[in-house]
Amino acid sequence: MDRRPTIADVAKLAGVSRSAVSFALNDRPGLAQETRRRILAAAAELGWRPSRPAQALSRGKAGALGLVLARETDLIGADPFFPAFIAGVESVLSRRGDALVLHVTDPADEAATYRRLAVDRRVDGVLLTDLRVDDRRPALMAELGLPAVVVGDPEGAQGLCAVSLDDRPAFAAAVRELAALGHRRIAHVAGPQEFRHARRRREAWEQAMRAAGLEPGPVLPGGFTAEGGANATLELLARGADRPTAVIYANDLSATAGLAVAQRQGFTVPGDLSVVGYDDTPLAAYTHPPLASARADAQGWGAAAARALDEVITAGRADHVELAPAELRMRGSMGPAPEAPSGAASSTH
Amino acid sequence: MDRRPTIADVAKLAGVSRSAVSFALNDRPGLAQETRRRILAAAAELGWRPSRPAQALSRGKAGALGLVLARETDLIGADPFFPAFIAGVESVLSRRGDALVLHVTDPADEAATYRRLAVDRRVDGVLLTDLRVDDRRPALMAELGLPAVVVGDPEGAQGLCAVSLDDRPAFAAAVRELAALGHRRIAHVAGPQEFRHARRRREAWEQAMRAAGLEPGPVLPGGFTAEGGANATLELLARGADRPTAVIYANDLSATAGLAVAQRQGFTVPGDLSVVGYDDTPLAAYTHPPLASARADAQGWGAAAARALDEVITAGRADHVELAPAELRMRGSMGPAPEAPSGAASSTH
DNA sequence: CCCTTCGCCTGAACCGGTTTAGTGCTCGTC
DNA sequence: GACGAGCACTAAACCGGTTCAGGCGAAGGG
Repeated sequence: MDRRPTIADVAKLAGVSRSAVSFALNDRPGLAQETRRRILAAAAELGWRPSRPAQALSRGKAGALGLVLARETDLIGADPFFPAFIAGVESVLSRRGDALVLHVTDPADEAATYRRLAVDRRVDGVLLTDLRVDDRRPALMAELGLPAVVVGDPEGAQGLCAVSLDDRPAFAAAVRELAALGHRRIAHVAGPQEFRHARRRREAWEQAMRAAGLEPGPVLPGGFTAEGGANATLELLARGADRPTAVIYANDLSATAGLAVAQRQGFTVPGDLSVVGYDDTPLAAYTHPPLASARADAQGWGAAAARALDEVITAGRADHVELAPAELRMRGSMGPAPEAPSGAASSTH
Repeated sequence: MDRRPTIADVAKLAGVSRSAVSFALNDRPGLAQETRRRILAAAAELGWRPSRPAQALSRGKAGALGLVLARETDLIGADPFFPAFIAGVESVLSRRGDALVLHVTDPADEAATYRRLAVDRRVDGVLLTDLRVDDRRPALMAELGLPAVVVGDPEGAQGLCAVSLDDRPAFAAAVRELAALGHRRIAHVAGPQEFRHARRRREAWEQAMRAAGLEPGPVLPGGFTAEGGANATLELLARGADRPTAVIYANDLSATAGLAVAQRQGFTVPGDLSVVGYDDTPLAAYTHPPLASARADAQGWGAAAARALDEVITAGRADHVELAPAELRMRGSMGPAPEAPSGAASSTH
């Protein structure tokens, strides 16, 4: 036999009907123990496993989840979140033999990609990440009748199930700690404000500043990129006596770049400037000085999102899930505020 | 009609048989222009697109490619290669409406994952990345009859089609440039030597050293990780007068960590030590000093790999593809060799 | 002893496409 | 005006599973 074995081959070998094989496979009642054993033995002997396309067709379920990444390639590449998140999703799916269908698209083609995913029936549901302010995807999912789960805070979920992980406590803690270290001018280099998480981080910083009795200092866009972080930092440091003594960045990529550019300008970290990031990339503990950052359990997030989406698919709905918040990791890039802000640092270089 | 439209609905609306619709969809000859137009109009009106599971079943093709990542989560997360590579794969697949099925697994489950992918008929072929020395996957693919393409050099491909991008010229160039800058002791912090690409990079460094008339200096394992890079660097710097004046790292992650730890030890870069990485991560241009590195077109690599795999699937075989080699980007972390190697640097800190 | 009940299994329809054999029609040709 | 060719299209089988309505025989009840 050169072709792959089918359910008919197994049935013939076990001396039963195709339906019996199907029953045994999906362990449904109505088969004698002995028969069931014989069928499974026959299946094992032939190395047979059901064809997923055939199963998908007859069950009306694709047995796959979809994930669409609509970021710029460079942004994804530098973000440790997705690989870990995907690994978490996988850990849940692979147990059931389901699969993850990944699409990387230009932001402009995002809606079309979701549409196709739905119309093609290639996936049973999708995970929505990087939710934007006024994101059209929840409405699109409703229109398409495509089960979906929002990976992020429930506020933007528009009725969809949300699986969230609060990043605000980490930002609040960073502000608190910096304030305790004597910092009064703590700037924020924010992510693109069209993203809800970027905006939420900015708000967390702002609230924590007020709570600490401080005037929220300057906010500059960092775009989640190295270039953005560097440029924002340059601008902040050029403010002379008014310059901040600490900067909280929206992510590690911009923070690391900011750290480097500050040093290039002759400032010491944390002597002249304290720096805090977010993501706790593998590199964070190994920069010079080590970068304070916040760690979120991306893998657990992925697993929880997959489970929630599964429930939405089978049960039609699921409750919001709130995971343990991100935790600040204090490292060498945070230090006491300088006594009196030295103007522009002497150009040691 | 609440259920999704099927080919039968389109046929009825257009007043033709289901086969006619199929013919029109796959634009095959044997339909009058007018009929074809009417059918396509009906399909558009109903918003119908063929169900991929049904197509997969009847065509005997899944319409999807598989990619298995068997790295440690942390390693993947820090590597800018995969997101870009995947984006490239996608750019080819999405044109045809095909999909990418991604599996992230523990290295221990790797073989089982490929087996399942093949037996489940969920994909038509797979991309093999991170080839190891004596990798069993090419043999496994042959056993499973699963079309595959090796993303890497042809030597380890064992008869499979290989799509490769030479990283050696970049390493050779780095050695040449450093030698021209007066460096004589150029160390290498290598990736895990079970990986063919890591080994190839080490060999490229070694050959270039000999070609430059230099004795290949010490090689230390860096594991492609930040921690490994930092540890290796510490060890190299502890060698007193014998310490290297330049280090070429197998990737940017270990290089960046090495750069940081050298500075923490009081060495200046590139004054006391020149540093070169590989990958040209988004951060490389924004470290302090900017990290010399090599850029490979990961996206183009993904696209080429996808095309090659496609050819293997349809034609049974494909020729090796050789892409433009990686290019060294010289940056501030490379500088002239120190006059006389200063012993241990004064601990400036 | 006959009739239900129940446990175990089968046959056939079905999922939504593709594909092949074949039908009916027109046209050109000798 | 019969015949073969060619065009436009259809009917039905097929892909490989799942599912549901029975069928059959043995056990249990009256």
